Amino acid sequence: MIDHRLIRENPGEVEKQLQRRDPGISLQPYLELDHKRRNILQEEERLKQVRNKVSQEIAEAKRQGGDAQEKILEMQKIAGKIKELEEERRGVEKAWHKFLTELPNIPHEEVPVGTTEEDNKIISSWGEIPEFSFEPRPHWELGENLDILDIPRGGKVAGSRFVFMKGDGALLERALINFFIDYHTAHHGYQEIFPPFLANSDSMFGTGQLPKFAQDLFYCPEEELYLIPTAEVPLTNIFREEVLKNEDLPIKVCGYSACFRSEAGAHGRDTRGIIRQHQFNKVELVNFTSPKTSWEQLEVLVSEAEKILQLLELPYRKVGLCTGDLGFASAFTYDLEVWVPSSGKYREISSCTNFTDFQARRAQIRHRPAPGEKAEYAHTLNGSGLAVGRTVVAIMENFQDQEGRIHIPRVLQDYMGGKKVIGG
RNA sequence: GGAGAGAUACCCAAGUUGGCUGAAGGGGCGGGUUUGCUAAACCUGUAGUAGGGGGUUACCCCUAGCGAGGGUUCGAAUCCCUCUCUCUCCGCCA
Repeated sequence: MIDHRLIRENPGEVEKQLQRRDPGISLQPYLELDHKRRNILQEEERLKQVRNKVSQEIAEAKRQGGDAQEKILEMQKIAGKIKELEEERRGVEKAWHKFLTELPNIPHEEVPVGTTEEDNKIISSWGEIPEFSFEPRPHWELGENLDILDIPRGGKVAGSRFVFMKGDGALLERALINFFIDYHTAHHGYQEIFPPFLANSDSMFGTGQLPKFAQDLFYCPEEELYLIPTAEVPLTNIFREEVLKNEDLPIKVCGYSACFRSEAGAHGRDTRGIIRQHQFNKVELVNFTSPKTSWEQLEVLVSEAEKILQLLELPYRKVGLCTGDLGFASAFTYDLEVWVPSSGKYREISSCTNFTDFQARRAQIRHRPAPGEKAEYAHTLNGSGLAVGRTVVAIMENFQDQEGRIHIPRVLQDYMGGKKVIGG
């Protein structure tokens, strides 16, 4: 959420920045609502001041055994007027708040203007794209032949975009989760968290999924709980409505979760294989920093995710998202894209974002810069470290051999009971 | 799921015949006095916040706020309704 005072003081500049995302954004309706809201508020508060004063006078008169009937009658009128103003203000405020909560974050000045992923800026590449001396197979074929992926039965039991992983496939999935968490806790200073996989609407609002993106979430109406689309939601909301101790910053937490996404609007995209599922596994990294250090911390964060890809020996590239591809809450996002032979291109496997104070303001996550000073909003960042299902895809396809076997990266072999090859 | 108890400031905790209580009293923390230092004693300060207005940008004023949201009333921590959470007992259960 953008600071509403920033908008009031600098509407032209804020609008200009937001129009880099979408030229159609106009703050005019918002400014009108804000103006209206303040007018009503001022009159309402003036009347409340009168009410408070006269109520005291009534109390005093009664205490002395006097009659206050006249004043009470007068106050009945004032009370009615206050009620009317309150009602009117509530209506205006609702629209005002809705507008404010549906405005995206202001993109960082270095985010390139663009409309699609074609406009993203390629920053660096790592590793060699594999040259196969044979016709490489897509992961769904490899998985079926090796009996480690069962997509048809996923469809039977749950529906399309669900999968069973079997045998060494299931083991690989589990090995990756353990490797990711072990590495981030041992080498990058993260505290491991195992979060709830369902979250309430306050939490979903805090990280920015609600109110605007409800259609992307799975929801349990009876309990009023949402299935989390990423561990970012519970991990960030750990400190919702709290003031963090400055000496504890940066706070770095990482956690595994299953992620649930309805993929509304993705019909027909990535229908083969397991690139795009309703349920997938991910290890998420979340940082809480002071506003002064969040941009340095983003560089650290993305390097932590890159390190995992390097250890797995997977070829990838780092891109800076353009304004059109930038998430709603993001001020700046690096995507890490891994080479996927069956797609013939790099595919997103990690997204590392600085949300500045956008989520912190929604979730009321603050820190006190120094003792006695006013608490201010912290900055939140997160990054995938990494998406597990897509890592499985990348390993299967990049490390396949002519016989359709999968060679396990060295760092994972201990996690696979010493296994070096699947299908060997 | 059934029955009961509770939620007041950083913590503990009074306050429910509605009205100088925006909140007694402790503890903690900040400042001070006595003191060679520490301890102790004594004095003193201590809502944070959100919203709005003013401003000489030092600050000042107002409104809200006693778990949350509604309601009754001239006036609500106090009365009524709904919800959330915590604790105890029973039931069920990985």
